[in-house]
Amino acid sequence: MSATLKEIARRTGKSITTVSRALADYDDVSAETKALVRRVAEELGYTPNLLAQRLQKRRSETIGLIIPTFGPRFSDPFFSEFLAGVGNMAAEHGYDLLVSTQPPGERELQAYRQKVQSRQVDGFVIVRTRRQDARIRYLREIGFPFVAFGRTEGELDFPFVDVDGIQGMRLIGEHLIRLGHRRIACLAPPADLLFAEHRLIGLRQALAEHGLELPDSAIVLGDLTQKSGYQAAMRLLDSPQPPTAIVAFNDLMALGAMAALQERGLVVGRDVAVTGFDDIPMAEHSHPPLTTVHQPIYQIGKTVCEMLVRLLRDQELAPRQVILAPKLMVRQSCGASARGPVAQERR
Amino acid sequence: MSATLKEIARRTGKSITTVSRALADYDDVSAETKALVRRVAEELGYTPNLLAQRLQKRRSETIGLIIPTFGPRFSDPFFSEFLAGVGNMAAEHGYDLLVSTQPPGERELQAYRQKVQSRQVDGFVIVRTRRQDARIRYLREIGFPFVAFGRTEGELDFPFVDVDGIQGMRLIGEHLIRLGHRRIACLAPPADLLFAEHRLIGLRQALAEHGLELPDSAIVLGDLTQKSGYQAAMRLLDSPQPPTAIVAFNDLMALGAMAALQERGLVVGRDVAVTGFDDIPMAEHSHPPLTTVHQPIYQIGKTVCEMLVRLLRDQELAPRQVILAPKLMVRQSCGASARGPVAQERR
DNA sequence: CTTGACAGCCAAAACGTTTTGGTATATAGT
DNA sequence: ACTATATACCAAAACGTTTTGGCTGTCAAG
Repeated sequence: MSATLKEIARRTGKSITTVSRALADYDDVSAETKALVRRVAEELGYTPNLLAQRLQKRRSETIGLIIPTFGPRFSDPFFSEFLAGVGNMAAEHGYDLLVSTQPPGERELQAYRQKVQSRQVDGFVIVRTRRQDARIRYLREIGFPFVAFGRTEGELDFPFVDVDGIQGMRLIGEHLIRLGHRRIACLAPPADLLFAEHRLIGLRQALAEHGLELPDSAIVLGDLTQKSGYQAAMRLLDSPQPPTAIVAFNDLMALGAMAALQERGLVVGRDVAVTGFDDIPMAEHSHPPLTTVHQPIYQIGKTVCEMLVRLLRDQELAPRQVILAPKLMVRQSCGASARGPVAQERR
Repeated sequence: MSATLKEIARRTGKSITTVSRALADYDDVSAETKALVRRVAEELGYTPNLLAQRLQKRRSETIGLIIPTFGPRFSDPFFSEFLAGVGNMAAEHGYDLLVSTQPPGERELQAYRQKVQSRQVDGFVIVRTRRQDARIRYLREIGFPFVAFGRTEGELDFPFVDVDGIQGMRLIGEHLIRLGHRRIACLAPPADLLFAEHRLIGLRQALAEHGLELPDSAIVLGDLTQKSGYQAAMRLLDSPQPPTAIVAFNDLMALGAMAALQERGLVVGRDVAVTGFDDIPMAEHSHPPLTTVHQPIYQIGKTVCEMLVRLLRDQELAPRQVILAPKLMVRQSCGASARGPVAQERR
């Protein structure tokens, strides 16, 4: 199909070596030869065969991203935004992005192993870290490059970017307490996700500082989907003493919870406060707009990818670990509208 | 790092050829040799170097997917689900999925060209087709394999999967008319997306059959995001004769429109009906639940990918073109609740 | 015996690059 | 006139596979 170095060599009467070096702008090739080679390459529409190039360089110039999905019907605006960040930055540096999906488990780890051993990727971006993270343990063990979005328990000597979930949840907790809430419940994902743990700690801290507790009955499990938020909120409403505030650990569940409340004829923000976490674009345009904690997901994707690229290029990586300060986005779902500067908030 | 054929050859005392053929189960290798080779390969943890394999086979075993994004902050549950479908099916057949993002335009086409010429991918999945689609024109011209989700104007001789948007919108239109609506407005994306055109035609047909029209003033442009749905709905509400029904061309805009209505103190379904298109998971758990047209996005992703794999393997592709019948999902946002069997619908 | 078929093996070429370690010629320095 | 240096070029090896087109030895058939 497309031209090769050999063909250009034939047409210019030079050797393959010279052609290769001319195109790579080595300075042991004369200016005229370079010009000639480039012209012919241009004419033939030459593009290097990446497979050959990569084989020779023993680098795949590819970054791997294996998205941990739960069900098959996987739909999370969080990921598409993160993916865009990673993808754009990868492209900017000439890296490919190899994406696949696998639910957490043994097969997931197999997928990592397979990609490592077949030299399909040069490094990984790890997302949604778990407390005990087999992926990270494996990659660390064999010394394979990766950058994580999130932390794990234990040795934290690997490069990562994370948002301070403890602090983020403290902001939420304090805000709700200041608004007068005392019966606060939360919608949390399974505790093997470390961010869930952090957010729970943050919420507990905020409550404790005001002499409040979070009983087990006020923690309802969900799987981060809107649907599970909906169902969990329903269960909360059916309890003997329903909460006055529902703290969801992500926006999707918060949106589901709001729908549940509204279906019961309750007014979100007035009857029950609801908060989220992530600040997906939808949060701003829900009804009522969702009070949440902002995570710059697109930016995080870019940063994680950039760090990985530096790692792959043996460049200095400073800082190796980034913890971003969260930002509270007060909107109406928490009821601040009743007394706060709502008009401005809403823009 | 990991073992090569050469190393196995050295250890078994066989030639590289024999080792290669033993592992590939050729029948000009004796059973004992095969066993020996396999044992040693196992011991060394041999995994073929995919780059070398692909170079030799002149196939990348990789499927390309370039997602057309508008803004940088790209967040669409539609795509994450589609992606999961394509990705899972690709993995099942041993193909890699190479993902990148590019806003429509010249650079986007460059990206396609680059991936074709550098032999980075064997075929493409094209998504969100446009009326005049430069991507499709290019790939067809050079005879490069691809399967599209969606159609284009003109020659329809390429393989695709699509949902019948005309029919889908007719269902919506008829449903609304049956509910008594006469002043119907719609929220449409720019008309260069062919599906927008189809849906518009469908809506017009439904209206025309009841002697109604869709004046230009009743068509408001959006960019498929929740935000633009919100803004467009606001504009509609400010018009002299606001519509009684808003037909959004996708769910995200519909959700934005609902938020706008609610912010104005209107009750969705009672004061104004709202409908969407896509049936993303969120549609079922919004408040009120969104009446929309179901597209089996995950399944479509799988199908498109499977068709492409068959194409790449020179297998029979029947049918080459799939048009799926849409399914109306009646929920409450259209106001059916006021008179319909709502309790069952909601499960 | 020869011939032919067959089983089992392998050297070498190929895929398209980059890199290594040269050589040949011209120019400058002494 | 001889060395040293710079300039311009290139053959061959290498990356790790697969495939092609053999070769050798054994055994059965003629």
